[in-house]
Amino acid sequence: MQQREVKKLYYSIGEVSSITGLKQYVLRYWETEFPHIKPSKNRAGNRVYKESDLNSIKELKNLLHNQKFTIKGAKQFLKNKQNLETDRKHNSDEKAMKLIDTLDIKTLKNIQKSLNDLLLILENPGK
Amino acid sequence: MQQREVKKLYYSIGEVSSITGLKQYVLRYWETEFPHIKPSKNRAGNRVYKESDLNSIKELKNLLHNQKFTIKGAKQFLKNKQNLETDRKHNSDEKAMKLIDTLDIKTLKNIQKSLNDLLLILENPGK
DNA sequence: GCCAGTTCAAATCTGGCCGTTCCGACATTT
DNA sequence: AAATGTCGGAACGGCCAGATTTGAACTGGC
Repeated sequence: MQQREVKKLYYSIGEVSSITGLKQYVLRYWETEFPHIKPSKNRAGNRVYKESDLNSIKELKNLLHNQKFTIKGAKQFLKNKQNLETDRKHNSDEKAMKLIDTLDIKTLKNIQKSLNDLLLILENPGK
Repeated sequence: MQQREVKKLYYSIGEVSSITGLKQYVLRYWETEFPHIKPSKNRAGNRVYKESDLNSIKELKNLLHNQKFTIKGAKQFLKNKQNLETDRKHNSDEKAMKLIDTLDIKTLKNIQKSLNDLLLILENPGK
């Protein structure tokens, strides 16, 4: 029964819209603001979203609608996140590596957890 | 020479304004949005800011102008921060204590450091 | 190969956030 | 009494982040 749900490989903008609850024009608008969200297009020019696109969109929705960053704030946040990731790949200084490893794996997990806790609270206002 | 600078005990709104670079009307406006910023008033009704008020304002300025939260986002963030702090005071579960201690001391220091690094970059665009 | 539904790009419109200005009044300092 | 700093409240404004509109092109099921 669970297995009947097959992970789709590709989604149309309408599907992404109903999955995420975001209007189609919002998806198109975010695309103009966040270059990293670039679904490919089929022959007809229609957007074709991969799973990874979907995840980027969900992350962005969280930043903008739950965390309530401005669009600029979300851009900063994502850029910083990306810097941390590429730093971790390329930085050969051991001490820094250790620090950033701590930050990335343990710290980010903790942050994520506490944010998720917060979101649970926020999403159930009357509880 | 350093010692000539005496930490003041109280500040007027004009002093807070020139220290923080925020206009007086912004300080008054934030006061209406963030109930935790409540300077006391002297007999004339003028605002009297303590060091702690100043720090709250600086933190808020960072959230709104550097991190680029919306005002709602900053409210959430501060509420969550406060919850974590009161949780830490009252929660007797050791495991949770340990987790939150890690989060608070080490993690927050790391976050703070990485944010400060980011701010340095952001505040020196051409470098 | 028809047609109802979906999607497209681009232009225009709108609501609300976040200040910003304006105002007359009062206190304190010179 | 003139100058400076502050007060609160209301009105104003720019801009951001969607939201709507338009008209054409395309799709997928029958």
